[in-house]
Amino acid sequence: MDRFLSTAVMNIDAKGRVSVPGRFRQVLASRHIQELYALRCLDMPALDVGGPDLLDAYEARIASEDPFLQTGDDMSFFIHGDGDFLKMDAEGRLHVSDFIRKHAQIADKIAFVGRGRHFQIWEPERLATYSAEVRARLLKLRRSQLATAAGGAPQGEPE
Amino acid sequence: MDRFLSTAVMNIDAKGRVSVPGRFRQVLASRHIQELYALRCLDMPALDVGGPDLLDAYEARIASEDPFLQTGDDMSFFIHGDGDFLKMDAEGRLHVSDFIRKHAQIADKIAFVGRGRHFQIWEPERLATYSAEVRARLLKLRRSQLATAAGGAPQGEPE
DNA sequence: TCAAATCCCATTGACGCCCAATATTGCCCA
DNA sequence: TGGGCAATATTGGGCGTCAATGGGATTTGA
Repeated sequence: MDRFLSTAVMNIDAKGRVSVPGRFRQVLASRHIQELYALRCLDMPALDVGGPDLLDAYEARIASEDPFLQTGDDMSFFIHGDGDFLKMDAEGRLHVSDFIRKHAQIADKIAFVGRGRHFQIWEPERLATYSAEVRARLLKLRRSQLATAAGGAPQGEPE
Repeated sequence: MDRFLSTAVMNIDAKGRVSVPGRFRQVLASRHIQELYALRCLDMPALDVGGPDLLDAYEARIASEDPFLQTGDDMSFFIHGDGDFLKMDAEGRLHVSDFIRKHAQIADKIAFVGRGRHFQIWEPERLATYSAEVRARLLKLRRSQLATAAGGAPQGEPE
């Protein structure tokens, strides 16, 4: 078992900490991930969390861009500036920084969502909303494949 | 961890000093950077800050310009003439000079933004604005690539 | 001589580190 | 199949250390 699977909701304690689910910690161990990095998703109120390889993939991509053009700079700005380093304590908990709270609009609960090689952090309600939206889009897409692709549904920001 | 990562906002005290975030100071130490230089960004109200290697990067940028054109000379003038040397005190604070205040339009707060090999200094509000712009550009880029890659193009979601 | 820069020390509060209590899970055996 | 037990996950909180900050004292330089 070396993939992040399933969803777990954990509570944030009085000191602003959450335990990373045991299952996920096992995956981290089997993948030899010791440092955790969080990146804000571009178009969702969520954060991607993973090991150094998460950053490396982006940096490799940046390296392929012309360093003097806007795109490469934008990417660097996003990855380095909008990223954060998470440190787990001995019990496998991590501190929920304002950086995370603000982007995911988290109050006192956190949903950990497995995404295979990495996982995501969500505010549980928003995750449910987003999940419903995804399902609706897929259903609609499937139906429209039969008829003509007419009107795409506008994607409202989850709230 | 030897890369500048994440963003931190620090207050300027009554004497015009700011503490460089501890994380960043650790990176400076691990990179053996003892002298800090601040250079005005060409196209943003921000300053690039880093060690001597930052100067090298700018030199490379200038060298890539056509020596017969005015641009390279202008850039050299702009960068070298108005660059600044920053000195940290024993507590890891540095003085926010008028040079910095004017270019970044800083009043009483400073955002330190990690950029991998160096970091930037921003006025927090302006950083937020610019950050939103960058994310919009990246989102657009990603969607256009998706559409291109898909060839037949399932209808892209409107922005 | 005055103002600004620098050095130094004190205070405060956040964070990391540690240990303990409790809940949950999985396993073994009758 | 059900109960009991052991291992592990989750949670709570104490405490020391260090980063962040404030401000006084001293030096520098115009």
